Amino acid sequence: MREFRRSLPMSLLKAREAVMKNFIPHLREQDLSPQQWRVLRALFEAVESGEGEIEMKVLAERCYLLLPSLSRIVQNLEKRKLISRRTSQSDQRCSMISLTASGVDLVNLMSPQSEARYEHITRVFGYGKLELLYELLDELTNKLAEADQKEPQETARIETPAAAGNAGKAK
Amino acid sequence: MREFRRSLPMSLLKAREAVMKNFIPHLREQDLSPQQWRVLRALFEAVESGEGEIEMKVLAERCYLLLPSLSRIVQNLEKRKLISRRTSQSDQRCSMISLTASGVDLVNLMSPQSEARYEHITRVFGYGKLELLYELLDELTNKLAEADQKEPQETARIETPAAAGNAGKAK
DNA sequence: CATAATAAATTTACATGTTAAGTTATATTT
DNA sequence: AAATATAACTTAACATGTAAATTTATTATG
Repeated sequence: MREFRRSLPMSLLKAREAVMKNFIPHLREQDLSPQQWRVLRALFEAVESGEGEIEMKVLAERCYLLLPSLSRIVQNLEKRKLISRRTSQSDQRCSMISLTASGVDLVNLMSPQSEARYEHITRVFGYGKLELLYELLDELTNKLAEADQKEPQETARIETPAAAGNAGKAK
Repeated sequence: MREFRRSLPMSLLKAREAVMKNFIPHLREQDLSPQQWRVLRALFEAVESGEGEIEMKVLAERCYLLLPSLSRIVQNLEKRKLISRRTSQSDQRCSMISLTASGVDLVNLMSPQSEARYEHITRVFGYGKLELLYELLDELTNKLAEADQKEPQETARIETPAAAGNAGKAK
């Protein structure tokens, strides 16, 4: 079997943690989790672009969070007056979320450190490599999404009788 | 500010989920979480190498899990008789963990699908790119670990009084 | 040897990840 | 229009991530 160290999910996880490691303490000083920060940043962009309010479903997509997680996060941030919500008039199922003035201030307070972290990473790793890494990650994500959509049972199908051949290992 | 989409942690997270997506259902069929699977695989390698037992701390490092998480996972897997533990004689603080026969059987049952998933990824993404990605991830992780060790306050240092500015809010 | 400092795990408390089930509102179908 | 199916969330239940506090055992110090 392939070596345990050669685990792509683990390599991605380690890289991710290395990247976030020295920024997280700054978030904690403001009692923010990385996920809460993602929500605030997404809402901040909505302010800047003039979009203003965002519904839960869209916010979840932009922050790459599942709705149940976002639901709890929004409740928490609303209690802290960092965001506000109202029910959409056109569709009363929808909550429209937006950043409060306090929320805007907090994002503005944290942004310099966020940018500094990126500058640090760019300096240490190299601009070209960072761009290359982004490209590879996007391509991997997109190609797998495509392939898994076409062949959702890919890994299972290989073990199927019809696929025969079977690399002589399964049995 | 940098665009929200250009978030390295989110790109890494998306890639990771894309990679694991079609393997997780196979794990769920056996009531295994990805983390439980990591633990079983690490213990399986210990069986194969003749190492046999592993203490919690080492197991945590190899699985890239924190001890509190591992502690709960081990309790769960022990109840299911997939692993066993005993107290080390040389140091009674240490638990020595090992895979049971059932555990070995389960790893052998799941391994073909795990391998198939890797073959799929290699086919879809390309062998060369996959190797390149591994290299970049390792280099990023290592360089950041080095740099953060030398300059643990890097991102903060920039906002230090000496650096003035301070956005006038901290106090 | 007694005490203090460490080390290995566990426990606690709270936030998040994740699937399934439940609510309420809108859209479809008959 | 009434019944049914969807859609947008929310809640529930359980596993994990994480920092801080605890427990128990070993090591270092006085």
